[in-house]
Formats: sequence, structure tokens, C-alpha cells
Amino acid sequence: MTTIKDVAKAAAVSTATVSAVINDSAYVSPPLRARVQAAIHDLKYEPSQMARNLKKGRSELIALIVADLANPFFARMVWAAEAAVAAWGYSLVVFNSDEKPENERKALARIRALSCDGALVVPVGLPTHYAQRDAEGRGFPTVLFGRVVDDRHSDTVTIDNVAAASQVTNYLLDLGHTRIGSITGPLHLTTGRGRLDGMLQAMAQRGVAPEPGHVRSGEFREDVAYSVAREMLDRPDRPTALYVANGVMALGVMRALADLSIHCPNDISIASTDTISGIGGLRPRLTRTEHPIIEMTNEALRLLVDRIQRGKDKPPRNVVFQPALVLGESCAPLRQS
Amino acid sequence: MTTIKDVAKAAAVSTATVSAVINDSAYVSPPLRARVQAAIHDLKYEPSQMARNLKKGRSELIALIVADLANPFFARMVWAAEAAVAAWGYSLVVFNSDEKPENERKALARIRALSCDGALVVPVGLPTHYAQRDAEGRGFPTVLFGRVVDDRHSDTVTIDNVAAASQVTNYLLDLGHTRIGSITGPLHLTTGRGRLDGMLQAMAQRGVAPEPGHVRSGEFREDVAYSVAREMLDRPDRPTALYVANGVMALGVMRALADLSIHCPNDISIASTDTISGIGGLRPRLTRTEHPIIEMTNEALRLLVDRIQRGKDKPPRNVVFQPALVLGESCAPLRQS
DNA sequence: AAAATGTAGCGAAACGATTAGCTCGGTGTC
DNA sequence: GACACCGAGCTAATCGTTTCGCTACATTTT
Repeated sequence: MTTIKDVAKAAAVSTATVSAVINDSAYVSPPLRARVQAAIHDLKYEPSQMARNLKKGRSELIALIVADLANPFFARMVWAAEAAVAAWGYSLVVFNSDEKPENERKALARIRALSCDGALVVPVGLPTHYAQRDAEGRGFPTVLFGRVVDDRHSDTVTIDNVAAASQVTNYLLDLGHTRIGSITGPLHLTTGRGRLDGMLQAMAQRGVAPEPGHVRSGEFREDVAYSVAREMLDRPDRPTALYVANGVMALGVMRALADLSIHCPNDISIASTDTISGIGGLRPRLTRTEHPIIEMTNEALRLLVDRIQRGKDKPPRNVVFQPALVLGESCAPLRQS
Repeated sequence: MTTIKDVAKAAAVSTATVSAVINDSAYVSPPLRARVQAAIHDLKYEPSQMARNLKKGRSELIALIVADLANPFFARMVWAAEAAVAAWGYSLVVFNSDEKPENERKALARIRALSCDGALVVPVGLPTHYAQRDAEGRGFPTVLFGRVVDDRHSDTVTIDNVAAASQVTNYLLDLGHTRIGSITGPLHLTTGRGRLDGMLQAMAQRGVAPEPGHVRSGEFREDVAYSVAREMLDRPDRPTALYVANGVMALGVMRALADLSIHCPNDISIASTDTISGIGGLRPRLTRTEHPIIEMTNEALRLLVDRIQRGKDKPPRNVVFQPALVLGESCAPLRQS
């Protein structure tokens, strides 16, 4: 490989001058500049980022750890993050914790070893774990995304889960439903807990109590939602409306409906929070809240880049986005029967 | 940050010894080893990959350039690639060329600047462009994925597009259909061209000629497929069966059907090649070929890692995978009417 | 006892860039 | 003409590792 020294020799100048030409960091007289550029071109020289990074203490790498790369929601986040990161002049290193604290720990270690300049993390959310991460990782530019953990030292970007769920629930209540069931995610995550709480709050405010068997939670997975839905809906006392906590789970629920020959929205109304691209093909179209993944990701990276470039001593910022209710055809007024 | 020198000083040894301890690269007597390890632990020292990489000339980074990160097919590929790369001890840097040669060129430049050890590329497939890439990038470990370009110098991993399309088409023919239409992708890509060819071959072998207006190609995008489908199907002479070239396009076609109130499979049979996860929720389930993305990605990375570690002078290898036909409920025998 | 052999650990030169500080002429001022 | 000043370009230190070659001591061989 050709190095800066080769170029310097070929152009009969010092390496300092070559560096100055490359980086425009000092005035170089036109004739010299031309000679250097000719040499660069002739030798097909390209500066080694690695050496540059070692010297400068930066890597121009931003890491993204998502909790589940197989989830289209996070896949979309990767898409948005890649674009944003590239626009800021960085490159994106992707990790998948697969909801496992152990993987997350490894990824964080790797990130520090690679001297990434910062990390955008969708935490798996185990509190014990986070105490540890915090002790080790203090000062490392990090933005937590989507699921707040009890960490007041990092920047966070989240969605208002409680509002999302109560918005959707209120819509179902407005249609006259009272036997409303829910299938939500793991309760140690705010995306699980918050959405359940939002749903229950909305019910409570109208003085409606959910039936115990109609409130279920599991993992944010299509197959889990499928089996929970099958079990809950294959009974005579099934709910007349169902709130599903995320897009992937909604797919599972719709599959269960098809298999049970329950018609939506005639036999049951379905509504969800959070959306994924694959859902666009579903019929009936789902009534749901849309979460601005792209804007959220952009904002998260803005915060991250700001912290990388402007310093770490600023107080942490917490940005909360609001979801928007989008009506499909998956809900119908309660029929008196 | 604590460096190897700090550790050396603290343990009263030379940096060479510390390095030997870290890497197990030379025998160090137990007492010294213990002292060094204690110092490492006390100072919370972690070696800088950046310095190590500069010295060793490796980066432990593998790059992935996909043609369209928003496409669930490629999103799934990122998922598989991350897992495989991690298993080999590398980290994954992701780029999105968004089907634009210019972006791909930039990504390739960036990859070389970062001294990634190798790259897995889903090429955008412009031949002119590839001549250039080849001239510059010769010798850089690269595996081309999914779309063959005219580059006999790189390893490639592809699917047999012709076989996939003719398999599906034959199935439609077996059901009695002869007015079969097709919506395929860009013809400069083998995933576009090959699938169209496969479909036409299958038709020709049975002596069936497609109607001119029923053979359409566009981009691999949901919205493009939607509008092409709307136009083709909203006419009295519409085909009785439709072959759609990929998963994302199939979603668009199904959406068009819903909007036109054409019932599948009663009014029209739909079949596609290639699958995406979001499609699982579709009803009726699509009859399609499944492409083994995960195995293909694993194989591609095996080739890549092998080339990185075993050297570049081996002859290029070209691995071709076979698709498998999966029956759904989206096709029905032709009704005589 | 001298020579040969082995070996634990050290010193210092890389890797390929950036950059502070210096040199060395040429101008401008008094 | 002496002095300060300025600007273009060079020298060399530095970033944090790895690793080659060497020392110096211990052990074995003759």
C-alpha cells in the first residue's frame, strides 16, 4: 500500500506538506500543491483512516445496538440510522443484542475496543445490568432509544407509550366496546409496561374494568402473540375488542384470527400501537398509532453527534415523541347482540 | 485513557511483556504474568483496537453494502450477516447504496479508507460502474451477493432466478392458466432479467405466448408494483394469473387487488418468487418460492472470511442456491367461463 | 572451568498519519 | 544597515500497539 511517505518522496516534499494538502490545514503554494496532488494521483494514494484515527483519537464509527434485528421495527431503524450517520460523515456498526443482556454486554465491550465515537442503544433493559454498564461506560457518548432504563445519566429518545396505548384504548371505548382485551410485551420494558398501563388507565377513567383473562403479556414476537391470541380468542367469553402492543404482535394476532375464522372487524375489533412496514399489506388495514421511527432515529443521532462533538459535560436530554392515531378498517362499533 | 505503557510502568515490566501477556504470544513466568494481570485489572486497562489494527494491518471489520435497506429482504440479510460476522469475530459495518451507483461508489471508498477486512456487496449492477470498481478494488476481498454482475474476478453467491421463475410459472400453467401476466424488476439486474426469462422460458416450453401488455417490469418497490398492477388489472382483458418477481412487489399487488375488489384466488391467481417476513400476515397466503436468505448469507460470509484469512490468490468461487416452491392459497385452477 | 545452549524479559523500531515548533529566506520599517 | 516580522515548508515527536533482535543470566555439555 502506498503511504504518505511515498507521496512525499515522489513529490520531493515533506510528509507535513502532503498532510497539509490533503487536509487543507495550512497554506501550500500552488506549484507545490500541484506537485503533491499529481503524486497522490499517480500513486493512487488514499490516506489510511486507521492511522489518522489513532492519531486523532476518533474512529468516525457510530455503533447501533438494537434489541432484535429480526423485528421489522428495528430493521427500519437501521435503515434510518444508516442514512443519518452517513449524512453526519460517520459509518454505522450494527449489533444485535437479541434481547439478551449477555450479548449487549459483549457488544458494548466491542464498541469500546473499536473506539467507536458513540453508540445508539436500544437497551434490553435489565436494571442490574444497567448499573454495571453505567459504571463502566460513564462518559462514553450514548443515547438510549425507545426503552427508558433507570439511567438519568444518558440522553434518551422515547415514545410516549402511555399516551399511545390510552389513545388507542379510548378509541375502542368510544366505539362502545367494554370487553376489551390486551396483548402486551414484557413488563420490564417501558414499551411493555407503559403500554399496558396506558390501556388500563384509559379503561379506569371510564370506569371499565378489564376481565382478568383478557389482559395478557408476553414477548414482542409474532409467534408468541399468535399463541396467546389463539388461546384467548378461542373461548366463548372472548373480548369484543383487542388492543395489541406492537406491529409484529399484530401480525401474529391477525394470523390467529384467520386460523380461528373470526372475522375482523365484524366479530372483533383489533387495534395496535407501533407499526411496521410489512403491515401495509394487511387487510383490513389496522387501526393503530404510528410511531415516527425515522424522526426519532434522526433526533437520537442529532443528540449523539452533538454530544460527541460538543462534549460530554452537558446535562442529559430526554426527548419524548408523541404517537399519532391512524384509522384503518379493523375496528367497528360494538353490535348489540 | 490508560495505555500499555501505564500498565508496564505499574507492573515494572516492559511493554513487550505486557503485550505478551495480553496476547499469549510468548512465555511469561507465572509471577510476572500475575503482576501484569493485576496491573491491568487495577488500571482497568483495555487494549486499543485502533492501535492494534494499525500495527497489524487488520480492522476486524466486515462491510455490508445492500442495494435497498428499506426492503425487508435485505433487512433480513443484515440480521443474518450480523450474526455470522459476530460468530467469526468481526463486526459489521452497514451501508445502503439505495440502488444508486454513486452511493455504492462512495461506500466502497469509505470501506477501503476504514481498511475493512472485506466486503459483502449486493451490487446495484451497472456494468460501466463495475468495470471501474474492479479496476480500483482488485484484490480487495469481496463477495458479490444475489445479483451477478459481469465480474469473474469475485466470489459470488446467487440464487437460480431462472429456475425460481420457471418453477412458479409451471405451477400456474399446471393449474390450467394460459393468460399469465408478470411484474418483474429492473432488467439490468439478474434478479430482474433472470426471473423474467425463467417465466418466459416456462411459457415457451408449453407453447404459450404471453400477451404483450401482460409482461411488465419496473422497480423492486411496493408502490411501483401497486401502480403497475392497478393499471394492468383494471382492464377487461386482464390475466387470470400473475407472476410477481419479489416479496415487496407482491405486497403492492395484493394491495392493488384489494383496492380493485378483485378476489384472490377466485378471480385471479397470484404467485411470486422471493419472500419477506412481512408477508406472513397476508391472507391468502402467497404461493411462492422461498429463498434461503440466511443460508446464502452464511455461505457468503464463509467465502469472505476464507478469502480474508487464506489469501486472495485462490480462484473465485460461484455458489448458486436453489429456491423451493411453497404453496399457499393464492392460486386456484383456471375456471372455465 | 570454559564453551555452548536456552530463555525470560527488555529496548526500540516499526505501523501511517498529524502537528507543534523551528528554520530560513524575503520584506518592511526606522 | 540593523531589526523585527512573516510565511512556506521541514524536522521530529507523537498516538498505542506489536514484534524483531538483543542482553544477561542460568543451565547443561565437554
